[in-house]
Amino acid sequence: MSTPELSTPERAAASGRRIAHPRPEEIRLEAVLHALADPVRLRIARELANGHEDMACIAFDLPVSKSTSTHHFKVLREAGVIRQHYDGTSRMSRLREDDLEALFPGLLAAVLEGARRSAAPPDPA
Amino acid sequence: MSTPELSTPERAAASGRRIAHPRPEEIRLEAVLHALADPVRLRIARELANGHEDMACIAFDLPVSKSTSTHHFKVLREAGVIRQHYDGTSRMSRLREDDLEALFPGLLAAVLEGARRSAAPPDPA
DNA sequence: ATCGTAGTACGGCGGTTGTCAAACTACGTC
DNA sequence: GACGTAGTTTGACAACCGCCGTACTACGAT
Repeated sequence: MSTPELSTPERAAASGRRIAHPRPEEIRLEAVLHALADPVRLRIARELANGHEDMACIAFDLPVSKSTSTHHFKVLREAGVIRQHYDGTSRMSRLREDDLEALFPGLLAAVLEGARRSAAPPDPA
Repeated sequence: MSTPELSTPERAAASGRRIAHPRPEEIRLEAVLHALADPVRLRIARELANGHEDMACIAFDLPVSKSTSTHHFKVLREAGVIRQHYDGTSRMSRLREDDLEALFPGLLAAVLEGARRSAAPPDPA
């Protein structure tokens, strides 16, 4: 095995690929709203909220190309909506729920709930 | 006579200038977020929330030209964020708080509170 | 070392956005 | 009716956005 007892996220984080995130005080409300105003990005946020802790980009099955996908994740990250870190060749994403809650209480929850309602078509029995 | 004893707001509303608004079920979350993602429009929403019931466009003292101002009000109205009606030559605007609350509970409040915090300078003792 | 995988970076394309000035319209008043 | 006021409309322009394909990089496995 090329991976000894070091298989924690720190290994990947320590190697070549560092990812820049805005500090909480750098997160601007307009940027967050703009990031979430796009259907694809809103969908990403929704899946991150619904789903598991961390998700690789590939797990999303988005209706856009690979490079467009990268672009959307970048917008979300630079707006401060998500946090990303590498795990092997996969870039894992997670919502920055705590940071956003501290800055804009209730905002993320309201957006996600609103998205759930809008997107939820007929939910019959 | 084209204008009899009718001098109530209904007269203005009934005369030549009709304004189209989206019905509640036509209001889309992405459009609302996009509308509020612009600094000028967010400021308009903030002043409408802070302020009086209805406000004329001219009461805002925005850092843009007249026609740009018209444009921003139009975006807000078409997104379903504000409702407008004529009163004489003034176009009065009001937040559609109830409609938005019904569609996206807590969203408008969270955005406005977030905007208040962001814009609020240091809050010293 | 080579190859496959996951994702980034670059460059381009077309549509949208924010901005303005200028011309126009509707209303109230003199 | 003439004038001022409040706002709209049109047309233009630069900037930005979302989208793509291609070329590239980093990591893991064979």
